[in-house]
Amino acid sequence: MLEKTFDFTTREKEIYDHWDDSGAFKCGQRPNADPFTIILPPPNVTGNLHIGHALNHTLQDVLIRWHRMRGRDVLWQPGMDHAGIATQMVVERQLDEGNIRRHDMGRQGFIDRVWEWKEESGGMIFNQMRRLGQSCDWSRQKFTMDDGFATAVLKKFVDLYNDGLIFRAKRLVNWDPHFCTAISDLEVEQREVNGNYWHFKYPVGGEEGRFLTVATTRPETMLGDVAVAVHPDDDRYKDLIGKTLTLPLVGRKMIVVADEHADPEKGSGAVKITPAHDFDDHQVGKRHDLENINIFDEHARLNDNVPAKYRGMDRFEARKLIVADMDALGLLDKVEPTVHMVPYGDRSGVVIEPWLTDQWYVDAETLAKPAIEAVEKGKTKFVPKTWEKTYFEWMRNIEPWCVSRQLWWGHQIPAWYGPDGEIFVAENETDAQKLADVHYGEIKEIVRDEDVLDTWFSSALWPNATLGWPEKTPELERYYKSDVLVTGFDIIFFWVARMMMDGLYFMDGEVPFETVYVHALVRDENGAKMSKSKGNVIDPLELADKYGADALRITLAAMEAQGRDIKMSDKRVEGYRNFGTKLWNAAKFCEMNDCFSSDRDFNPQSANQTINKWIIGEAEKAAALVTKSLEAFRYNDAAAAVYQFTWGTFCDWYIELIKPQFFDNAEEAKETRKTAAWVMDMILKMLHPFMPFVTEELWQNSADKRETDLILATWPEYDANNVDENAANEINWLIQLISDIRTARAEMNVPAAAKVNMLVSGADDITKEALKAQNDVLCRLARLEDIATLAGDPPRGAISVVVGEATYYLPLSGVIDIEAEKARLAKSLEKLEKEIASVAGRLANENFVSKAHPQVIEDNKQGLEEAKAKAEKTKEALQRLASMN
RNA sequence: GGGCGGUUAGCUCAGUGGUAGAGCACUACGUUGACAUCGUAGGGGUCACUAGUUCGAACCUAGUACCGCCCACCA
Repeated sequence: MLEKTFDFTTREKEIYDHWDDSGAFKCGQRPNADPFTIILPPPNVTGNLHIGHALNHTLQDVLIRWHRMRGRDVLWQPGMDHAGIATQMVVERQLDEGNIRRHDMGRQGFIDRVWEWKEESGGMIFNQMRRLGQSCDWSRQKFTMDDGFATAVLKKFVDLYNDGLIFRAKRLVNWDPHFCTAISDLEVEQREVNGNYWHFKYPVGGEEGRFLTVATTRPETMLGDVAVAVHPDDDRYKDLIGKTLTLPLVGRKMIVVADEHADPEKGSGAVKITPAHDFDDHQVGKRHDLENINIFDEHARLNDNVPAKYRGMDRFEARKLIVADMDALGLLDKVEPTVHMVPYGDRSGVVIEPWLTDQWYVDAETLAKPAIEAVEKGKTKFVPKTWEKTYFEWMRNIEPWCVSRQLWWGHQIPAWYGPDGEIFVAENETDAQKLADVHYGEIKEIVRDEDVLDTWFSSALWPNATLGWPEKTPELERYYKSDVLVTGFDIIFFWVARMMMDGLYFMDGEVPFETVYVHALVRDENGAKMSKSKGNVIDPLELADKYGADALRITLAAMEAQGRDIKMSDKRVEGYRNFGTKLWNAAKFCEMNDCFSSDRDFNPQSANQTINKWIIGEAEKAAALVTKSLEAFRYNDAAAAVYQFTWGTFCDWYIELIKPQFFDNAEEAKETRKTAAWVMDMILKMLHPFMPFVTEELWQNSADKRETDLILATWPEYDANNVDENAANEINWLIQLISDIRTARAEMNVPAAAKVNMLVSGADDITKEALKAQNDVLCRLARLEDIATLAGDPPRGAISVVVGEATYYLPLSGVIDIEAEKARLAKSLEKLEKEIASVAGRLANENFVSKAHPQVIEDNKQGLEEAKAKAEKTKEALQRLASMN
């Protein structure tokens, strides 16, 4: 016996464990089947499941479960990312609490500590994923710091280096003074900030009292100024070009250079040049062979290259002091408030400093070329397609990628330096030493680069390294490339683009995935981005606790329409929880009426009754729609199709229509029991990818024995032989008639409990047959006492309903309000006449008739005829009422 | 500055050329032996605006307004 409701709190876990124990998630069990692969975007080892994960994972699991049921050899490859900065941050914070400093532990000690942390607290997210029913192949779980991964990363670095695609260079980088590491362009976040233009006056050499005014948003960088640039065509300053200026506070002599970088329209038209601390100025400096004067240390405090007074100061403290000092000298022309963009580190949240350092770079431009071409040629497709533009835009303007990080947690760069700084890159120290020996002709000590690689350098290998690359494993052979990558747009650049580059470079030009499905971002119910600081974070696990994982899953899928963000709210989940309850109750109905023990080998084509033929056909159509929608990644359509069929068709109509058979325990109920059981199975199957738990539970409980669990059951592929259009026509007519009678009754305030007689007039033979066949259900659902053919005039005080060619009279024992009935019919007539006028007008339009699709014209003609007939009948009914006065 | 997306019922959103839809909310009524986490019925929309293309436009084109996101080295 099914309980009153599904006890998801205890059953979800049991069902999940059952699947897991049975090995249902494991790949490789169908060696003759086509593989279907999805690689899970590896969550950070520090990660906790947020609603974005819940969406991302659910969309993948829907595809995975669906293809598993379609018979594919499914691999959903899970794993975690070591997340360099994020993880180092977490562990350092823990150490802080114990008053331990990272540097006191030493590098190896710290790394050991991180591994310890990983073993204890890492990967909590996987347990959370299990709770939501995600069916990854956990036996193949990977980590980007695994030994195998390390091998892959080393090979990648060495190969790219040897091919000239990785190089070391001294350049301006985005320096994070909090973490004391370089970061890539992508990790810099431009924020709008209220600031000032400080206008400084620089004295012109040899011309007492003459000044050149420059404006800056960063006064502290003036200590590193080496020049002022003016536009070569700017008449105001032409005579100053080549002249000398004195840098106040420092006393350095600087020159005025002509450079098109200076915009005459902006500020004073003269711009100070700080080549060591500004990306633009650096270019200007290169053009004019200017000195780079670095004024900051790694914490962005002023260093010894500035006057003693400022040394050791924080950059923002120095800013205040410098402004004050300039003001005191009378060299502060004015201060002008402005709003401008300031670069911040996305992890640290501190202002990024352009800083001149030696770093490792990947020649992304070269790697991007084939990756662009692959998408242009359609070898990889983005869905929705519009994201291809975003991808192209970035890839075509890509800059060298800084991949070295001054951190401890990560893959250490496999580069060694000789005593003179000569670089030796190899997969291990022995090989590097050999290179050095050859180079020097004698044995000299080499020292390994201290830095580690950007986390994305390794995660870019996720599609192939998880399968064993660079080894030529059978898994790599079988499951690479993957079929679909499901991801949010926020990591197209970070991750998708880089996997494309690596796949094409290292996998013989084979793309890592055929399709990239880019899904929505989940926002709160007001459309705001969720963040911890705003406190508007919706916890998916809380929702799962409250409404069940199934409800959360189908909500997310149903809200995933292409091309828009999702605004999440409890209300939506509640609605789908109700849907689960509805399904449960439908199953209970089946159980109570002995459908559960029915013959499961039922052949739907053996059904004789119209009602059964109809529901079988409708189930086929629904399944076809789900399949079609999923093939197009239209999750919302797929969820809506199964929801609508289950609730709106099966529950609202079919169950109601078959009740009389069951209650009378008629002979025909035998077939109907089998049909109901068959349709329930269809529902469970097509709903399973969305609501795996409750469907599996019902699957197990709705038959004496099942050959397989639902998770491995066969997906219903469309079978046209199961669709009977005649049956559909008859039941559609029946539904129309019942609905119209109900509406008329409600509008005429006929008490719901009142059973009335019905007299039929003008019915053709087909309708007469149908009326006879559907007599019982019609009476039941429309609350009719008896149905008879009208002989003679309709009785006084009857409501009339027109459906098709026939008119149906409901005589009420003299209590109807004739005026109200007249008004009701008049309203209906008015609507019909409006429609007739519109359609007739269209058909009278020569252009329409000559240019529209024949099918459209045919539909219009038919619609017109039907409307006319119905209007005629309605008019008759009205006249009859009028004559009664 | 460049690019992308949005504007449809009170709310959240589907709907990409053929008579405007769903869920929630709202109103009325609840007869029924799966279900009140429910049933039946109902009200509610110049599809942001303007101009085009078309026999026909929520949908295609151009523009306008407002909102959001991404990218960008401008002092």
